[in-house]
Amino acid sequence: MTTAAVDKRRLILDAAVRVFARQGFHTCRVSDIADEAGVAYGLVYHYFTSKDEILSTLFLERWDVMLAAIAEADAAYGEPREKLQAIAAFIVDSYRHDPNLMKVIIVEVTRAANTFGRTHLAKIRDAYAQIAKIVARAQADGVFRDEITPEFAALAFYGSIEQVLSGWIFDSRRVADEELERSKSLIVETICRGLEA
Amino acid sequence: MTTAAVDKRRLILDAAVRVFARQGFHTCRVSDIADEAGVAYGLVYHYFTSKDEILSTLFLERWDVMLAAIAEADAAYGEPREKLQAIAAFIVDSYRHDPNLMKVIIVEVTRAANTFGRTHLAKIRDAYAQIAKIVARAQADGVFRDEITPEFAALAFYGSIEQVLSGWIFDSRRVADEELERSKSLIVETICRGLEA
Amino acid sequence: MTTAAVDKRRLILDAAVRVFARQGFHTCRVSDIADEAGVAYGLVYHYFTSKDEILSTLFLERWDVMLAAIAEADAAYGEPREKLQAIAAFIVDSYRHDPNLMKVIIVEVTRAANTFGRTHLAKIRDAYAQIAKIVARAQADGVFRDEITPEFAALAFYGSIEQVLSGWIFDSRRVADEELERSKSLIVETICRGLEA
Amino acid sequence: MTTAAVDKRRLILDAAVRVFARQGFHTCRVSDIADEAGVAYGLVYHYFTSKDEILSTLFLERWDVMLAAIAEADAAYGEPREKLQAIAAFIVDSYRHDPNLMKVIIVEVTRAANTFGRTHLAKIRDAYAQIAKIVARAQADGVFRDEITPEFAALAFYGSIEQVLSGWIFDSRRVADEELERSKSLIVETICRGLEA
DNA sequence: CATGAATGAGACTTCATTCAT
DNA sequence: TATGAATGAAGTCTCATTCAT
Repeated sequence: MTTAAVDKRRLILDAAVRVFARQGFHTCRVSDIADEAGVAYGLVYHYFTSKDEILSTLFLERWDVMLAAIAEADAAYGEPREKLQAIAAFIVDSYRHDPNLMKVIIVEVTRAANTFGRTHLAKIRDAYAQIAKIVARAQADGVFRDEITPEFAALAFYGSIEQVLSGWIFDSRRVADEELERSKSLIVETICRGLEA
Repeated sequence: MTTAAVDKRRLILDAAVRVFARQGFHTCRVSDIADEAGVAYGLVYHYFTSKDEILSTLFLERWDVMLAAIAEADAAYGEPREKLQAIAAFIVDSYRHDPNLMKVIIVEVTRAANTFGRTHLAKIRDAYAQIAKIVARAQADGVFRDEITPEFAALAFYGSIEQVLSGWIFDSRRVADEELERSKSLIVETICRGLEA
Repeated sequence: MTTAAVDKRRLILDAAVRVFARQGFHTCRVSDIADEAGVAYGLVYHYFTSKDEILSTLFLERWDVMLAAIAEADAAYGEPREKLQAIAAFIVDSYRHDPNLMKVIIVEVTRAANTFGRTHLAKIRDAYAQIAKIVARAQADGVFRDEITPEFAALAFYGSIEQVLSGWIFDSRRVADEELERSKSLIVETICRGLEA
Repeated sequence: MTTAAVDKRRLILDAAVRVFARQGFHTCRVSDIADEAGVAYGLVYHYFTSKDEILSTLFLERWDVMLAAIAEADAAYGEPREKLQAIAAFIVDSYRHDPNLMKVIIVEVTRAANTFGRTHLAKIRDAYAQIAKIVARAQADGVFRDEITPEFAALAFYGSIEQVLSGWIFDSRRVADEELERSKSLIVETICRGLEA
């Protein structure tokens, strides 16, 4: 496969993001994805074994990037607040860069979590665990107070961000860049202050 | 219809909660609900016009209770922190009382609000708006600081709770009562402290 | 059953005529008939064993009146043209009196003729046979010419009338009384003249 | 698609004619059509959007041929009687060629035009109108007498033919070719003579 | 790789009919 | 008689998936 040639597989995945975001995973047909990608119906099945696998691939691709971003944030900064700030920024930027993809991840993957294999749930927990580890270390260093368990803090932190994103996702109006930018610090302002000793 | 007589409509609704929670809305069949309720297939359609309407009814029933609880929490307490504490307690108790129902509402409705009618989105926003109003008043009273917008605070607050619930929902183990109880204050501890002046 | 009491059976039959005419036999529900009659759902099944039986009853009732009318026309008049004129007049008057009923008989019974028992087909043929007999006698008397078989003449005669009625039935506008009246003689004018020696 | 390849769409259409004729439109199932055609169930929906559309297609296909035949009859002959003779011949030959198709058109569409879309009614009226125009011209030329309106004559003419066909359709015995042949002139004999000056 | 016709299981929904009251 | 809740068979239509080309 040359780089010059259009990567049909990528084409299909990107189309799927738009279609899933627009119509929802269960409501769309495989043919909708093929149409959106401008490829033949059957080609989807050349690259993916099922409709589920497309959503799964999308999630796995993105979540791995996310895990890496969390790890990097942890490594790159010294202060817990900076680490969390970097994570929040990464998620908000992810939304800015591809709102559809984030919508699919938040809306469709959660719903599918029941049906999907345990792999996805484990991946998701990985992220929480990494964040919890950051909190735990901050507590050990005396920067964060002990009352709140790290696991709980991680959920609260991630939940706040996701809900703010959900607000944007279900908002009909386009969210201004400044609002996105401001949100990064607001989240950390709210949560970290609550966590700090 | 006497109260002694079995309310089949209620029977179906309750069965639907269990089935939706177990299999997911899209993955279950109407016949699964009928079987779970122990009634004939057609009876489901005697009481509801569609599978969608069942989910819709479930959500509306519960969300109205929630809106009332928020209003009551606002009225019953003076301190913002107490108000929010009461709201968090109500949501956690809702989960304790009927985890399946909360799972359905969170997984199938709240996060999938786009697929549903505009009515539901509006109802959901109502809740956020009420919480935001509590925050706004607290800010006006100088109890909460101004940096964080009330709307943002509401999303963060509700998001934290929902995520914690999601954690329990997707956890295979049964969550201990003490953990549920402790969570009520942890949420408020985390968020309110972040909000307080 | 006193005469003062409302005859529910009749109520249902009359309602069925309106409903069949409006929605079609296959498209309407038994409950539509009950609603139109203002009686309970189950009562329909107290008086009739099935939806089919209602249509069947309607047809049989009406067709017996028709057969009697043909017989009477045959007996009452001497000239073949007068006999046929009387028959045409009866059918047109039937339409004038209850267009819905005629619509049901023409539209729905024909369609159902396949499924319905042979009884109905036989009844219908009875009418043709009676008309054919009138023609045959006219031919024997030298009033009508022999080239056209009586059976054929009967079909052509009845077919003309039915088609004219169909024209009215599918016409959105209400047909004026004069047009109905004039048609009686036009039919006979057209057909009898073609038959006369 | 080469002509050598089997046209599945045609296969389905032809099977539908047989099934509709045998069981009636409302009484048959789509699976009956698929079975009769020897294709998979879903293929029916690959080519048609609904069961209705199949009947609709059948009617439209055939009725357009009919309209063309009427136009051609009008153009090809000079005498009104010849024109009408040609039309009657065409319809009778249509029956001879495919009795099932004519049965479907007469029983399921022509007499049930109200259930169908306005398109069909308009098409049907087109035919009547064309015949009426032939009559009108004959009247203007003094060949037909004025007493009978052209519209009425058209209905009577077409109705006679249709009823004769109906007679064959609901006759269990196979109609002999000579009878079909003889009918062509009998119809015209009967109707035209009634119309002629 | 690419196409899209072909397959068929399975879903939702309808509604005639029954039955307990 | 009268009611309408309850039953469940059956139908239409959808659509993920396969496969021949």
